[in-house]
Amino acid sequence: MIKKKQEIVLDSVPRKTLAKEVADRIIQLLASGQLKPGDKLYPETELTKMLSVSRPVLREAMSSLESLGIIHRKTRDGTYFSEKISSKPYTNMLSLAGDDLPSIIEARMALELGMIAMAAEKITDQQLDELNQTIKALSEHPGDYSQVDKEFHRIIAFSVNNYILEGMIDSLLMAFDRMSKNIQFRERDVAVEHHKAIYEALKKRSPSEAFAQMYRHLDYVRKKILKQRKESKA
Amino acid sequence: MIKKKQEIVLDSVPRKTLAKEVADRIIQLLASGQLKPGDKLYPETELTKMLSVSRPVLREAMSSLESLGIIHRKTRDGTYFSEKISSKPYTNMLSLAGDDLPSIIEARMALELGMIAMAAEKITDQQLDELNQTIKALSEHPGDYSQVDKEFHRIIAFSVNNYILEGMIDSLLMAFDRMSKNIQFRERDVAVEHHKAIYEALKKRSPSEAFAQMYRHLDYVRKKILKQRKESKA
DNA sequence: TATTTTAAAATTGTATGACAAATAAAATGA
DNA sequence: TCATTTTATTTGTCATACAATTTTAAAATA
Repeated sequence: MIKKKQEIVLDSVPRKTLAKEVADRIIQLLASGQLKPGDKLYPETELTKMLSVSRPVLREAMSSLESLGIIHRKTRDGTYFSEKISSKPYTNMLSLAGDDLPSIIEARMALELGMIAMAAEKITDQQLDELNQTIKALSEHPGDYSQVDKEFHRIIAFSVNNYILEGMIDSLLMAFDRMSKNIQFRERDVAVEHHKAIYEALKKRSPSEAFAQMYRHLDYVRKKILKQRKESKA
Repeated sequence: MIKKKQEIVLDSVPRKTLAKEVADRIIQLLASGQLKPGDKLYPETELTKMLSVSRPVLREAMSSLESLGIIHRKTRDGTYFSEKISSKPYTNMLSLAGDDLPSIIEARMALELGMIAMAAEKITDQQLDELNQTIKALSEHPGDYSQVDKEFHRIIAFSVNNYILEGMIDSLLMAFDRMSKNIQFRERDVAVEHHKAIYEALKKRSPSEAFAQMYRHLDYVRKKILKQRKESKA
């Protein structure tokens, strides 16, 4: 653990490029409250004067901040601070994970398991209704039900109403979709039963029970996918 | 939910700057396996020729990738792909959260609750020993025990051995430390008891029990912090 | 030949200047 | 006053140059 911290320090101390410095300053504008989310920044030419740096350096910093989702730039209009944390950086990072499906499944599972505990505390009656509707749609609609399935999980995730977690789960669900879209699910009855049990636990507002039911569900899904993947590889 | 997807599409489609395009290409080098983590990239002058872009544009892309932790640059040496996903981008993103301690606590709680379920499946005997040592240290050492407490949580988090989750929890724990360092904990006995219960559940390799014990612990911590914060604000 | 010294090349970091394109604002003409 | 034209603004992009330092190559010397 301590080593890990050292690594970070040793990596960040010697590298104090101007661009990095500028990025920090601009973040400071936000952190110090001088500018607020959604505000328009000063144009590049002014910022270069204010910070005494060249425009390429400033633009390197801006580019970094944009890739982190902290700002977004509109051509021939200006630069704005983002309203909320986006899932963009997480998505970019996950591209590094490449085809590591097991790690993505595990991360998704962990995140959903934690979030459902929070959801059990906070979910609204209306969101419970929406959940119930997806279950009905799941049992009644014919053909591919993957969209309805995703909706179920998204409703739960967003019922937590935490933008930090939203950014994390959003990127993971997208990566999961992308990588598992060719995997077939054909056990509608199992899915319906699992979703119903999760729904009932949420209705009771019981974190532990909701966790248990979600664990049962995701553990089942996980094993199924990894098994199918193994078979298709062999 | 559907709206959310629209937003992302509408935001990313019109903006296809060269720098962004270049960044994607370089990520592709990694994703396609042409280059591996730790490999040295081609020098900037060569990349500009290969991609037919100017150096400032290339450097904007590089700057983005570096802030995402995908590459790191060494002055007068070269640019290298990172060995592993770092928590850097998450940390920068959390600066947007500002002083929103409740959201950070909630996110940390969710993540730890999910991760301990995974930890119960995967933790090694040696890591269990390490956990036990922190409990001993916690009960015996005098004075401030916050460092030992953090170590306990970190061992569990890293026992999951999932680099995606590591990046997420690392940034959250750092943000949490930063914001709660002036909050005093003075209930050592409670902490020891909670940690022991968590340890025992992990030893049994029981995800549900580990979850339950961690929930009890973090729920206690959360309420305590938020209460203290409320009082100090009043 | 071996060693030391010197020079050259390589590489990232930074600055300057310029132009394109499109929108918004200002000026001009009827 | 209204419509048209011009100008200014602002991001996106390119080309070039120089600084600083490390590595490499060459050359000179013992």
